[in-house]
Amino acid sequence: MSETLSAQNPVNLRLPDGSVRTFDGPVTGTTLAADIGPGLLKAALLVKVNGEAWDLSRPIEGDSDVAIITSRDKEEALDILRHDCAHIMAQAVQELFPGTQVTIGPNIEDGFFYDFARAKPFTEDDLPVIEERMREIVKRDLEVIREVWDRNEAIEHFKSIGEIYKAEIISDLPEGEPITVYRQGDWLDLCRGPHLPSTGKLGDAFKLTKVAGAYWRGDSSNEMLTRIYGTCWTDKKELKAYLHRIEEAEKRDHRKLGKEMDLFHLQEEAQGSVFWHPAGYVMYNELQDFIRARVTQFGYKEVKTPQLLDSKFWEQSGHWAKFRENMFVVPDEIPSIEEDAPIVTGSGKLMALKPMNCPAHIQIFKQGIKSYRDLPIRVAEMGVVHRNEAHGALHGLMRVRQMTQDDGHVFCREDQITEETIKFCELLSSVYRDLGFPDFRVLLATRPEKRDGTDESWDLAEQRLEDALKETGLEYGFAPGEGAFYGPKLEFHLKDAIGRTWQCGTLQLDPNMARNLGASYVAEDGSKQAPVMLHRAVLGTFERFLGIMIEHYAGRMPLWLAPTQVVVTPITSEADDYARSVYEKALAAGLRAELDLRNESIKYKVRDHSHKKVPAIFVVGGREAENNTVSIRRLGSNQQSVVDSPKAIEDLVAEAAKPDSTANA
RNA sequence: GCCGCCGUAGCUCAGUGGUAGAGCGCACCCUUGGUAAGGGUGAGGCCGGGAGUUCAAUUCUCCCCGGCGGCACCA
Repeated sequence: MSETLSAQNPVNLRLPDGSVRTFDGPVTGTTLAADIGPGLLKAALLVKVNGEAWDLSRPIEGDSDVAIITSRDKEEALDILRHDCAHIMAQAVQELFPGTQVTIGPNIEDGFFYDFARAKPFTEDDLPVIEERMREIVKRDLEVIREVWDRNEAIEHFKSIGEIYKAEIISDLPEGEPITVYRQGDWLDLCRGPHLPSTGKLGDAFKLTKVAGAYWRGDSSNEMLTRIYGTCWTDKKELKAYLHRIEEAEKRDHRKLGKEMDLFHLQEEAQGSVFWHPAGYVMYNELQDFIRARVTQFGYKEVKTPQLLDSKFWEQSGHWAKFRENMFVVPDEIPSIEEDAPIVTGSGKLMALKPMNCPAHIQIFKQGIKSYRDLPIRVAEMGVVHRNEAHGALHGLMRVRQMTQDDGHVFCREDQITEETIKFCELLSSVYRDLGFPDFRVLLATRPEKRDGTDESWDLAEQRLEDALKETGLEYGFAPGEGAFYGPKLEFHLKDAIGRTWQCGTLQLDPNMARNLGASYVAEDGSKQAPVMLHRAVLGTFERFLGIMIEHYAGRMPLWLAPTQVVVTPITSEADDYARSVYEKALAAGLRAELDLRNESIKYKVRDHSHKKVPAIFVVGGREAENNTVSIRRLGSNQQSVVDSPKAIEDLVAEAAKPDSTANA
């Protein structure tokens, strides 16, 4: 199967165990594997040559460090299996649906996708058919052959067979880059590789999962392609485990739990705005109390500002020009009720529901004269903002149109930026730690293409933020070009139960807005200076953060956040009075307690409250009444423990304290 | 906003060109049961909205609205 090569200089290949094998001339990975042993030859998927993944059929021409990769080398194996799976899917699609063009098909976490151009998009119903054809192609065990093509010939070839997207991709590759094409049977695709030696090596641990629309090159002004997602593993057991994982993740979807636990609902008459139910609002308020205390501790003063503001503020802030389509605009006028008299009263001005709090905070800053000695001034607000989001973007609590930010603005001097950024990172880290998210990702979002300010000012701003990040010791990455038009930002990302990441916390450095809205302070030399603003939020919004927390804890909230902390319930009605007395003591101790006197079996009541995710159930019967004890059943355990009732309450009260890692830090 | 799918009882879902069904939940009755469903009876639906085809539409077609999965956008 590998090429026969004429003997030239000897080639020495060093294996991972340090041993060296010498060949007369260039040698392929296949030959090397065969030389080592038939078992390895059978298991071999690709070869790593000096750390680079190569096809087994590609001749190794000089002395190298090599390693034969098999399915036991998970990471490398999954990479190549998934990529081959995408290719085999593309072949299946083109066999079944002639005229469909291929575009790109990369690996993603847990699988792969391939984008196709086809007049009639695929539907879920097509997936089993495509999958069946894929299995057939695997069975054909087609040899996969790597070919290096001339760039122009490649472009011509793909154009001639109607693959305009592929031709476009090649045209965009830098000159001089080798154009490699992989052929399996009579199907071929442009690809960097490497690939499996034959389709049969793929195995059967794959599944097509969903179809979706996706824009060509991720640009919404381009045409929409049809994307098929799949997952692929080294064996069936892993595939099954993955599918099970997805199923489990879906069970903790906050929209599902929100319904089951009676936390909130959404309805179309207030699309994208949350109706918080009593249970959900307990969580909301507890979280708000928590962040309010923490923010105060870090030197912020809380304010409350108007919802409706004159459009002139938004013009000055730049939002009118850049954010207008996302704003709810409200004319200040009252149309007449009478049909034939369209008289309008009011100022006729345009108002807008605030999509951000910054201009309002600047108004507070502007009251009175500020000295450089007053800075930094840290303003916080549980700011209710409205944004008219694209309808397709709305998603439970994660993406809404009315949201409450734990917003804040730091007005400071330029020389205070780094210090204030460090302080914010400390605040945010303490909050995330206390809320159960010690691991989060920080990205430094740098200058976008369209931006205000000079390159020098951006150099400085980005440097200040990066200096701060270095100082904090947080690990960070970059999001090139993702900064706001006015300045760079830090993005803090959390991952949800099904692997999607959400940006929550943010810090945005803004040297301009305060000036644009006429804010200034008196500097040491008596001159008027505009303060720098740091727009920042720790949780981001209460809506999204609670959505993430519900999923993170699968509804089993820590005691301090649980809507109902304990249910007291008797086994028979004979213990009703005792149950009531325990319940009243729990209430008096400050616990969110409920009393369940329903005439139902204890089994039923335990099941019911467990479903509702109540963290603790105090079951009481004759024995408990006699000894002044309770039988405690904690959520997630099928064990009970009998404890003196005052102690049981005391323990829960202690456990229900808000977390505070800053207290003894 | 774009592509695809979906919309039947409070919830989860069957189903049919002749105006509907299950389980859970709910109400009432029986049951007093030691830790994830004790039993019975009953109420509850303009089958998302509008138009069209048809003798007849919840069912077929079109439009709208909403939900879901992605894309784009974003906290």
